[in-house]
Amino acid sequence: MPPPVLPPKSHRSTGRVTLSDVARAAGVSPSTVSRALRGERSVDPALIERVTATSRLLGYVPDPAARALASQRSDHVAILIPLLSNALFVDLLEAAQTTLRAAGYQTLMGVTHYDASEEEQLLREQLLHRPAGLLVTGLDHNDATRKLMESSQVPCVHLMDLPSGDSAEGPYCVGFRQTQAGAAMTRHLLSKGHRRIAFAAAQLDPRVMQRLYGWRSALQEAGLYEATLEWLNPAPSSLALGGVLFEQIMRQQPAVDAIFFCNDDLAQGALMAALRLGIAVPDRVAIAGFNDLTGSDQMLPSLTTVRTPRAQIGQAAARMLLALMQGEEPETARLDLGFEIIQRQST
Amino acid sequence: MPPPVLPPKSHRSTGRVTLSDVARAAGVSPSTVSRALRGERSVDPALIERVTATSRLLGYVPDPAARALASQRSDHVAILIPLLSNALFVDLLEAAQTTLRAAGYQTLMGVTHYDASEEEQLLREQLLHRPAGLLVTGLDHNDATRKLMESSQVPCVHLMDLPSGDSAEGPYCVGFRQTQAGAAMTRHLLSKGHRRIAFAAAQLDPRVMQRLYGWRSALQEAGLYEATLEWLNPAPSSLALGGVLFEQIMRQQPAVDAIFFCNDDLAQGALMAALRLGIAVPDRVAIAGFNDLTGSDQMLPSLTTVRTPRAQIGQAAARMLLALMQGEEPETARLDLGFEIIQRQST
DNA sequence: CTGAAAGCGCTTACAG
DNA sequence: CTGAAAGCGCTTACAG
Repeated sequence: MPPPVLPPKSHRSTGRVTLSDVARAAGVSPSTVSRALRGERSVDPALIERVTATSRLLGYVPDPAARALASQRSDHVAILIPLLSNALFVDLLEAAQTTLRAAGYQTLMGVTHYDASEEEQLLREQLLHRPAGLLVTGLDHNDATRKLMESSQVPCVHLMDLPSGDSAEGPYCVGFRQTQAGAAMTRHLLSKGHRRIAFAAAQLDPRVMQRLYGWRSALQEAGLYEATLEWLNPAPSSLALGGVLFEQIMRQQPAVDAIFFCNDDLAQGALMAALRLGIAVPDRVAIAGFNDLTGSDQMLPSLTTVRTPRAQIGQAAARMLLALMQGEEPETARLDLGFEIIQRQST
Repeated sequence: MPPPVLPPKSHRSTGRVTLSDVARAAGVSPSTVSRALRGERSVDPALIERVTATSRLLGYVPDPAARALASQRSDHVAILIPLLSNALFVDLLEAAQTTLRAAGYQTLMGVTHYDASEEEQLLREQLLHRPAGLLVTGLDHNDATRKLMESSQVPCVHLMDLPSGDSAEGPYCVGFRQTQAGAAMTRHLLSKGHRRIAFAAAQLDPRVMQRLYGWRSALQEAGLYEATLEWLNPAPSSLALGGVLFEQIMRQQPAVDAIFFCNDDLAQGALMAALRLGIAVPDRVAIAGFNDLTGSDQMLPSLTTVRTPRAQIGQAAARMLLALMQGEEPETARLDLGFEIIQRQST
C-alpha cells in the first residue's frame, strides 16, 4: 500500500500540488499562502516562514496559467529583435534571456526582419499573452506599434539606441550613441593619416544611418566630406555584399584610402575580397568595421572595429525592466554603455 | 455620448471581449462557442458559421492563460538547443519558430550549453508551463531528462540526429546521419587523392563524435587509418581554436595532406591561419569543414564542406510536432533529410 | 448536436 | 494581519 497522500481530488484534478494543498497543510487560508509566497508585506513573519516551509515540503510550484489569469499579468517578457542572422542581436537576446530567467521570467522572442508592420503584428500577438514586460530594439516604430505599447501599459525598455539630445526626457532605454561611435571611428581613421574615407553600408536601418551621420559630421569637421564617398545599399548585410561593395569602391573611386563599413560582416567580406584581388590592406586602403563580431580578430589583416557592449546592453536592459516590473523606478532611465575603438592591423 | 457597448462587467472586468460575450451576441451557450471556435466536429455547421462571424465582428481573441488553465495545455512549444553562438542552432530555432508561429504556437527557447543537468533544469521549468510540444536537440539526454519527457506526456521531436541502425523503432526525430556524413566527406577527400587525412574536432558533442566515427571507418576501409591523425579538443568550437589546431597539426604531423574539421568555424580559422603562415591550401594541405556556415564560400580559398539542411530540419520537425500535438501520427517518425558535399577550392 | 454546471488554480477587493 | 468569497476566461464531463 502506498503511503497516505493528499486528500482526494475532484474528477478533473491534475495531480498538481496546489496552493490550497499548502494552505490546508499549513493551517491557514489560501489567501494567506498566496500573499506569503509572493512576499507581500503585511503578513506575519512567523506565518511566512511556516507557509514557505510547508510549500517547500510539498514541492509546491505556482501554476503560471492560473496566476496569469487571476492577476492579468503573465511571467512572460516579450523581446523584439530585427534579425537572428546578425550575431549582434543573438548576443543581446541571450544576455537578456539569461538575466530574465534568473528572475523567474520566460522570454518570448519575436523577429521583425526590420519590417515595421511585422513588428506591429508580432507585438499584437505577444500582448495577448499579457507579458509582464517588453524589450524592443531601437526607438523607431510605426504609430500603431507605439500606440499598442502605450495603451498596453506594459513596462518597456528599448535596446541599442538612445534618444538624441538631452536625455532628461524620453522612453526607457539602454544602448550607446551610434552617431558618436560613427564619428569616433572616423576621427580615428583621420588620426591615422587617412584623408579619403568612404562609408559603406547595407541594411540602412536607423542605427546604421546614425553611424553614417557621425561619419559625415567628422569628415565635414575636417573639411574632407564628399557625397561620392557614400556607398549605401539597402540589401541585407553579409560577407558577400561586403566583397561586392569593396570591389565597386576600388574600381569607381580609386583615390579612396580608407573604407569604414557599418558592420563587421561587410568589412570581413571586404578583407577577403582584398586578399582575392591582391589589394594591400591597410597600405593601399585601410578597412574598418563595426561591432567586433566573431572572427574579426582572426582576419588577415585583423580588423579594426568598434566594439559594442551588446551583452551588457541585454543584461542591463533586463535589469532595468525587472525594476520597472516591480513598480520601481530604475536608477537611470537612459543608460549609455558606450563603445570602444579596437585598433588592429587593417587600419 | 459613446455608442452603447457590451453589457456592464463586474468590478474585476478586464475590458477584454470574452467567449461569453460572443455567446450572448450569437445567442448560443458558451460551450457551443468554445466548441465551434476550436473546430470540434459535432457542431451544427450553421452555428459554426454564426459563431465565427460574431466572434470576428466583436474582435474576440481567446485568452491563452484561461485556455491553458482549463485545458491543462498551453500554446507554448519549448525548444532546447545547446548554444546560441553556433549559427547552426540559430537557423534551426528560427525555422522551427516561424513554422510554429504560423500555427498559433509560441516558442519558448532554452539554451543548454551542452550541459545535461542544465538541460534537465530547463526542461523542468518549461514543463511547468505545460507546453503543448517539445523540440529537443539530439538523442542524448540524462536519465532524469528522459523520465521527465516520458512522464510529462508532452509530444516531443528530436532534432539533428537519427537513431543508428534500423529506424523502425525509436523516438520521433528529424535530422540526418552524422556518421554517414563524416564518412562521405572522408571518401570525397580520398577520391581527390589525399592519403593522410587528419580529423580535427572541438566541443566533442555526440554528433561530432559520430562524424569522427564516420571518418574513422572510411579511413579504415581504405587501410589508411592511424590514431595519430585524430585531433580532439573538448573546448568550444571557434575560429581561433581552428587556427591553433591547424598550427599544431602542421607542426607535429607535417606528413598530413588534408584536414577534415568537424565544423566550419574551425575550418575557417584554419584557412586564416594558413594564410598567415603562408601554407598553400589545398596544394600543401587540403582543408574541409562541416555545415556550410556563413562565410565559408567567401574564404580564400573557398571552403569545401558538408551542407546540412538545418532550416529544413527545423521546419520539418515543427511540422511533425504539429501533427503530434493534433493527436495525429506523422507520416514518418524518423525523417532523414540528408546532406550534401559542397566541393570548393580548399580541397 | 447543445447547454448548465463545475472546475482549472490562482489573486484580490472587501470585511473584520 | 487574515479569511471567505468572488472572480479571471476558458474547457469538459455529464445530461438531455
